[in-house]
Parts: sequence; structure tokens; C-alpha cells
Amino acid sequence: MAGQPGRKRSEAARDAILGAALELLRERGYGQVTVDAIATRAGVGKQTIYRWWRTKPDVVLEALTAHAHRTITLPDTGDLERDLTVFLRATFRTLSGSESLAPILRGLMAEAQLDPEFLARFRVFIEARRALVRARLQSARELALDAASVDVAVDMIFGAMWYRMLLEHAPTDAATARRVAQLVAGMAGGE
Amino acid sequence: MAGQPGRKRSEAARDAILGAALELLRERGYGQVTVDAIATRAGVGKQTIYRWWRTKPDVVLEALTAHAHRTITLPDTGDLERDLTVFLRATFRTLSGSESLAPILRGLMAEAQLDPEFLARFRVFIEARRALVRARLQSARELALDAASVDVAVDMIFGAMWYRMLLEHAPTDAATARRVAQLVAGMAGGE
DNA sequence: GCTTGACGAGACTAGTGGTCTCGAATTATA
DNA sequence: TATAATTCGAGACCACTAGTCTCGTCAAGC
Repeated sequence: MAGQPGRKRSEAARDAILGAALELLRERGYGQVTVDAIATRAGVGKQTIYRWWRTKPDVVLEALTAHAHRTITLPDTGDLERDLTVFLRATFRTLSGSESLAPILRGLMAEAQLDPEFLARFRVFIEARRALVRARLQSARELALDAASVDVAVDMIFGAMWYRMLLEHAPTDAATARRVAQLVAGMAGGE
Repeated sequence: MAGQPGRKRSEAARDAILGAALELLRERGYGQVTVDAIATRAGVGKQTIYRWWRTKPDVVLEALTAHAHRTITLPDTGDLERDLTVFLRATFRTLSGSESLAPILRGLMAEAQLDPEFLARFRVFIEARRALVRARLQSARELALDAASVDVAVDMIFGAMWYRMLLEHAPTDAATARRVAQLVAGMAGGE
């Protein structure tokens, strides 16, 4: 593998871009952040952004994942309701307060609706979270569901979260986390 | 109430605008529909659109509600699972096929994320559907849930629908409708 | 017939995502 | 040391579109 000639990619520029994006996202909210502003704040040419990312939401998605890299874990103590409560509380916590990721996630979901190609990439991000919960529901002795029903249950869990996040008609707080876990654990019999 | 002087609002123009919007929405999808195109197709000046609607998504929202004005009903036979299945099947049916409303709903949800003022108006549309299901869950003898848990259950139902609609990772078909109804009916005991 | 306000048409503004170009800086290879 | 490849920051530039403004015309009440 012969080394390529030419200047190498600047890691400093990459970090500056992702950092500036995150800062601006927090300061102004997704809709008010422009690529020009990111470039200026990062002290970078706009072309440097478009050389490494296809579109604006792709930059934001990477800024998000680079920041929230520590994955939230889903414990398996054998008590589904408890495990789910822990997981959902931790997840919902990232959606509130001044460090909330909700505005970013909402912006990305909006872009995914307007750009089918980005949706495919965004789905990869989403899928990781779904797989985590799906595995826990499949192994739950409390539930006796076929694979398709497990999938539906997973979507009811994340669906409720997204639905509340997108419409902002009700909170995604600790109490909600407990109730979702309770209702899921109660599904298909048992109490 | 003295009649106002001046030319009256043209109902023909209103209908032409909403009709053209719906046509274009079907033909091109939300993201590809411009206000100019709606005006041209409707044979109307752009100002006539902006005189009666604040923004593009407001036009689309009214085109949607004017078209899907017949509300889907939620029966109450005493059998929650059955009633929910009926309701969800009917609802999901509007989201598939060539007449699918999904692209329109997705576009509006995207706009709602980028424009907080429109979100408030969009939420009114959403709220009507939530209220229908909430009432049915509250009256369900199969369930014994406090008000907050009912709200969560409602959001799990519609959340699953929206989540699948927005991410397109799984269908919203009759089988899904049945499974959602099954899982909800199973919540908090019972089988 | 006069005033008011809506009408179709279209010019216009403002903002933004994304592309293109340029001279300078880096890096591998010869 | 030279050369070719490739990145960098900077900024001009293009394309598109939501929304505003203007204008001459048309309809309705007084």
C-alpha cells in the first residue's frame, strides 16, 4: 500500500468543523444553522466541509455521533420493566436540559423527510438503538412474542419517544420512562 | 353586521389552489412542490395564495384536511382489541397505495420541526386523532390505567405509526394494525 | 359611479445549499 | 531538489424558492 502523495486531511479542521457545528446547533437550533456559519466559526473554507461531507445534515449527524459516542446500555437483570426503565430514563435524560439533543435529532428527522438519500444514512443511526431494545425484548421471559410483534413493540417504545419529541405535546421525562416500561412489561399478559 | 365592500373571496380560486396542491403533492412529493407551481397549476396569482394562507405548509395542511375530511371513527363494541384493530386498519389504509397520505404527512411533520409556529397549528390536526384514541382507552374496561399512562399508551400507538412512516424501515399494514391492537389490549394484564 | 378589496400576473428581495476557482501549503516520489 | 498530487482557506458564484410588492383589472356595497 503505497502512501498517496498530496497534503493529508487536516484533523484539526475536522474537529473544528464538528465542534463549531455543535456550538451553533446549541446556540441557534438546527433550522438557524447555516453551512456558511459553520465554516466561518470553524475558520475553514466551505469547500473543506463539502469535500468530506455530502450535505449539511451529514455534518450534523457526525457532530452528534462524535459527541454522543458513549452508547447508552440496556442492562439485562431478568426484570424487563426495571431494565427498560433504566434505559429509557438514561435515554430521555439526553433529551432535556440545556444540553438536550432533541433539537438536533428533530432537525435531522426533518431533513430525512425531505431528502430520501439522507434518510437511508439516518436510519443506520436509528437502527443501532432499535437493535438494542429488540434484543432485550426477545430475551424477555415476561413476553412471549413472535419476531414481528417484538418489532412492533420496539417501534411503540421509540415511537412514543419520537412522537413526543417531535410534537412537544407531552414531556419525555423520568415518569414517562417508567410508564412506558410498565406498559411494555404488561404487554401480552403478566402484571 | 354590515356587508363589507369590495370584491369577495373567490371560492373557485380557493378550490383550485387546494386541488392543485393535492395534485402536485401526489405527482412530485412534498419536497418538490413549490408555491409557484401551485399558483401556476391553479391559474392563480401567488399573492392570492399568500393572502389566505401564511406559509406553504399551511396550504398543504388545509389541502390535506379538506380532502380527508371524513374522520375515521373508532367504534366502541366493548372489545378494545377489536375496536383498535378496526381503527388502525382504516388509518393505515390511508397511508398506503397510490393515494397514500404518508408523503404529505411526512412533509408537514418536517416543516413543523423547522417552524415552531407551524408546529402549533399542526398539533391541532394531530390532537384530534389523539383525543379519539384517548377516549376509547379511558373507557376500556380491559385497561385500568391512570390518565398519564393512558396518554403514554396513546403516544405509543400513534408513535409507532409515525415512527414507521417517517423512517420507512417497516410497513404500516393490516398485520401491524392487528399487532399494535393486540399489544395495547394486553397492556397491564389480560390476554 | 365611487370606494374598497380581491383578482391574475409577474418583477423583485432575501436567504441558503452547494459548486467552482484560485493561490498557498503539504506530502510522497523521483 | 524538483514534481505531481491533493488539501487548505477564502470567496465568488449559481440555482432555487419562500415570501413581498406593485400594477392594472374586476366585482361588490353604498
